[in-house]
Amino acid sequence: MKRTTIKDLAQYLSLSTSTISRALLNDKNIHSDTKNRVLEAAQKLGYKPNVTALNLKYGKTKSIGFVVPEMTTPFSSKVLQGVHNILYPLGYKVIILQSDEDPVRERENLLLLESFNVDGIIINLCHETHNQSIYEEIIHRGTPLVFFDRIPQNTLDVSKVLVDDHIKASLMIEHLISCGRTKIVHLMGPSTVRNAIERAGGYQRILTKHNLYDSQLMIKTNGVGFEAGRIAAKQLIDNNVKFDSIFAFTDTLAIGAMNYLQEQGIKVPEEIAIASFSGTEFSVNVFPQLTSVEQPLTQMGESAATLLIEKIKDNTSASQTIILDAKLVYRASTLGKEV
Amino acid sequence: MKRTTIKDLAQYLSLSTSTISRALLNDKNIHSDTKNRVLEAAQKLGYKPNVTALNLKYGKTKSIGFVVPEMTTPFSSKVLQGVHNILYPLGYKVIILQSDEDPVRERENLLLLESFNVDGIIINLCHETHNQSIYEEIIHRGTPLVFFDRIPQNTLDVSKVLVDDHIKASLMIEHLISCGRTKIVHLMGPSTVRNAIERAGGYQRILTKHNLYDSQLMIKTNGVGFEAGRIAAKQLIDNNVKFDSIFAFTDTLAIGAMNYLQEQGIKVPEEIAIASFSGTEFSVNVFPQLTSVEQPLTQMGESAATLLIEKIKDNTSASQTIILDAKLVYRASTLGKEV
DNA sequence: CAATATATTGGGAACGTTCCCATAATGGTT
DNA sequence: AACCATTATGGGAACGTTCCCAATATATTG
Repeated sequence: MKRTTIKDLAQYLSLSTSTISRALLNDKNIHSDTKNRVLEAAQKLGYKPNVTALNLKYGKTKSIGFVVPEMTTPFSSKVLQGVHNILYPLGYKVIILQSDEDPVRERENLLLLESFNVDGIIINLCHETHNQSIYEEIIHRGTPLVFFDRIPQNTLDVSKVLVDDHIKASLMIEHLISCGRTKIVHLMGPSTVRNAIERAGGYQRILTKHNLYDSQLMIKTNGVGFEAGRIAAKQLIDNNVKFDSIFAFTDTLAIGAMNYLQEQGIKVPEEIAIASFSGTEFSVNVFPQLTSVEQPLTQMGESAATLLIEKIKDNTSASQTIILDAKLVYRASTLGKEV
Repeated sequence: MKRTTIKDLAQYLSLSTSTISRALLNDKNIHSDTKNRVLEAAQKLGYKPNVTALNLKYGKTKSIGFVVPEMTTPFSSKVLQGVHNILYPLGYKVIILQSDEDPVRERENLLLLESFNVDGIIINLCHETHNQSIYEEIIHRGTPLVFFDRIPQNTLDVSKVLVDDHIKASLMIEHLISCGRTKIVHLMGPSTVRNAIERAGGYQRILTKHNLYDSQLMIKTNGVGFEAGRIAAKQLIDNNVKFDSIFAFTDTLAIGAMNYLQEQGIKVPEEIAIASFSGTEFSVNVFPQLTSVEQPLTQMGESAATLLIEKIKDNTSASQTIILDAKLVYRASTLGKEV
């Protein structure tokens, strides 16, 4: 049961550990016969290097943390996929922690990762300002931090990857207007994160431009999941608010609202059109399919991982911001049957 | 930037590393004054134990692997939540790998985890027989393996946690029949996994009992995701098969099929009733809400983690099988509006 | 043939910790 | 006063590697 070590090989072959090490590392200062003998014995005894020992030696853990508000919708999963694409080939382990949209848990998660000695952290924050000081401390203590999607205030010098929320939200509102909608509700994301503000800003700007803005239609939801969308829709109906379309911060919000409306016998999109930000397979796996801003989530993860690797290699390297392009895709939830 | 070590503390306080270690570990053989001085200095210099060194010392990595067919639906996420609940408080890290329903990738993932030196592995397999020999090898080399949901053949002596698939599938078919359905389609899971066989067995048994079984209605899908469900539904329609209800292996299959049917203008449940296995929030976040076998997924993760910890503590401990109870919940997709 | 270059190997420190063993100092007992 | 038990501390090996620095053996050069 005990693992074979270099020492075992050394004893088995009557060689020193140095020589074994050289053979295994393809060092040039070794006789090819010896090398072959060693490799053969390693094979035979099932030698596998002890990564823990190497980690100690090199002062790295070859692991990184991935902190997200939630892991139960495909959003984070798709980003994670991208992170894996980059990091697994490099031998990194990824440790995932969920904050449940709670800054206190986020803080605990970060500290836990620090205690795990991770080489770096990729994070989608859940509250822009609350943990600002922790981010700074962690970076100061030497663990690089890379943000994606929801990014912190500009005062923090970190690498980050995001999409142009303001523009894409604006374009989506233009689309709804071009579909003849005039009473557009916005189910807003948490006002403590920057891209919620950005998207709401785009919404407000375009509606104001068209002289259609009505502050009553800007809804602060209580979360970003299905349930929050459902509740928001219910309140709109219960309060007898007149509206003909919804633009939601996330696909989950949109779907929650859409399901509630349909349960009330309201036709989508005939009576209410629905659009949102997405990038997950949710947008095409609901009825009707959802018009959405398709964010390149996997690519987002790949970019974040690449930026993190740069920082891990050289902690003093300049921070970068990558802005990815997102595509608007028009589907049945705004266009109706003709699609 | 360099981390404070015990040696630094020793030098700072003119004490030996042994004494520092004792102070930090609350050893009884130490003067309380000394202990306080050490703790104070540790605080001041920001000492944090180096887990890598400890791992090397104790021959453990305090990390476990979590291998699942996919991570983009909430199924695995919910199980993972349970795993986290048990393992994080114990200081374990969880490393997640996705097999994409591909036994070859599953194999690679397992070997990768072994090279990471994980203390144990929790796995939901994607092909019952293909990797059998690898499971055996890994266990033989000393890494405990715990299975959940999809479990391997009985010849393998491992701990596992599952639900009673046959019974619950049977009950669900009884429900559909009691709703007046007689032409019940089964969207079957991959025939290479045992619980797909079990659920199909329950389906077949009850229908045969009621003299309603029609082999034409047993559909082998090409996967378990939304898309596979959609394709299966399309084929049924295209082939002009007559049916009045669907019982699906997973909620994703059911939802994919349901969406396609609705896009074709078919009413659910009036024309086609739909039911499936679930346990995720999908069942209540679609329109109409889905009648389903609600598997206790978080609990499944907790049980699997608990079993794994037992094996990690004592690799010779007896393997256990935990069968969890799943509840049938009847919703609009079979009952209709009256709910 | 001596001198030097080259090839191959071994010894042992280092990474940060724990823990066994020795040592020193103190206090109490006869 | 001599002894032993107790308390507090230090020294150093060990976990599995790598890699620097010898040490040896062989080959090459003038």
